[in-house]
Amino acid sequence: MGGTEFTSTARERILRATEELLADKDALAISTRAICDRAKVGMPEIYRQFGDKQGLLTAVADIGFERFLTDKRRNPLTDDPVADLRTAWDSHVGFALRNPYLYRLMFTPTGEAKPQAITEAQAILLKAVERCRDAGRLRMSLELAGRSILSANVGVCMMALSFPDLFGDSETSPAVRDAVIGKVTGDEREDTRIGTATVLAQALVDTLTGTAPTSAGDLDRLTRALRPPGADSGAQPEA
Amino acid sequence: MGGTEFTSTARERILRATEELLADKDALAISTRAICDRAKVGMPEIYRQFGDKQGLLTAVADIGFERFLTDKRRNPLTDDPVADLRTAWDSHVGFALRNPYLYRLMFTPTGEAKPQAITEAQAILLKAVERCRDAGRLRMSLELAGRSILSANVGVCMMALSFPDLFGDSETSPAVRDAVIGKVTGDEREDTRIGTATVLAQALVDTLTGTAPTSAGDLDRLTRALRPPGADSGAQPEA
DNA sequence: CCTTCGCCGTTATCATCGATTACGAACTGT
DNA sequence: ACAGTTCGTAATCGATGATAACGGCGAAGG
Repeated sequence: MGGTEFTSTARERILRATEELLADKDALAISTRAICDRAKVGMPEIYRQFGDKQGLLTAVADIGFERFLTDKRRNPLTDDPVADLRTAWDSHVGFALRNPYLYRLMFTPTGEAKPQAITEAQAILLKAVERCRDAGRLRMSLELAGRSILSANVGVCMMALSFPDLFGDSETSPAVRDAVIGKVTGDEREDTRIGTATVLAQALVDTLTGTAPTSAGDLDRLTRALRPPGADSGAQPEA
Repeated sequence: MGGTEFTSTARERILRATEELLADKDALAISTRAICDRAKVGMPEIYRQFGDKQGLLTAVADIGFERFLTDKRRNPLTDDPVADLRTAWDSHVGFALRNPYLYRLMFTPTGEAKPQAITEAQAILLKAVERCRDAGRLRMSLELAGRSILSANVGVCMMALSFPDLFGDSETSPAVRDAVIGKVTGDEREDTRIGTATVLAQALVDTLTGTAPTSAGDLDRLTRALRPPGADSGAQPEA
């Protein structure tokens, strides 16, 4: 009798029935009678438990957020917080594609019914962003970073769900992901090149002024590291 | 029936009535009877003209896309295609905030009713992207760039509309905008810094090897230009 | 053991909505 | 003037969200 007995309470059955029906059709296309039929309850039970249909749907949306968050928590944390941010993005997209109608119910609430759990989702995301900040890889405030990432992430998912033939490809999501996360955390490759250039410049200045001479081998190595990644083949913008 | 005479035909009145009602409440919260009442037509007229309610809503969504595109066309084209891309983004956000319910009807279609005008919107966007490519400011394919920008743009708008208290701020949109457009077209500021560093390094190398000596003043100026933008004072918007 | 109260399920019912049919009036082309 | 089309009106149907009324069943209390 510890936590959950063999609970098949009416409330749970209604929620589960709604979730199952939500796997096939949109929330607004589900009738309360179909829910009651599948849940083996009478119609007034819905209104005794949730007030009205909106209450039921928001409850289902909140449960969806719980699944969403447990999915995200399953991702192991590595020592690269930026990479963790990317996997969190991909996990988000995967959830949306796997549960299209539930996702739309969660992120496009109708009327005044707004699920509370979205703040929790944002809190989880902010934790990941905070780890980036602690690693010195953040270029803006925590809140702005979190809002930017989540907005773009939802946008990619909504377009893929609403217009699968136009936006259902597998390129857009990584492109937007790398764009936003790169902007938020700073593009490592660019930073590396700039840092290398700065180091080289300082070394050369020091050598010139006679403060701290640098070997020709080190200078050559730094100069080589400064070249753009794809410099050997295709055309490149001149400096 | 080819041209539009002055007389307000029944179809026109229905469309206008729906648009007006759409200014106050969501599309699904509008009853066909309310539409007919306002349009001064009988109920069968809707079904004679549009087949069913979905057809009417799709027609309204298409009209919304027309307004959306004329809004965008109003933006004058400058000689900076990347800046035009940014103003197009802001125009998009402005339209969404001014017509929240119409915007949701346009970009989150219910069921199988998908407005086809979104391809026109994407075509307009692709034109702007194409101008960036012609200016040598594109880092990916046209289609991917267009999908990335539109997805992120819609995401920012949807979150601002669905959760105004959490995402209704005025910082997120420019942040995501600059992130995505910067990634698509190449961040000019970063390129400038890298270019400056490269020029500086080359100048120093030339000075060292005695090929082409550089004055100490030029070296100092280049070194100063290499520092990160937000190093001394707070971040400032680029001119 | 019986009573009473509260919880839960069942049935019936209401109001509204999307959608359709039937019918009549007005307009048009010949 | 007449026939055919178009369009407006009223009535209606099936489904849906939401409630009310009633009845049984178990738990608290005497």
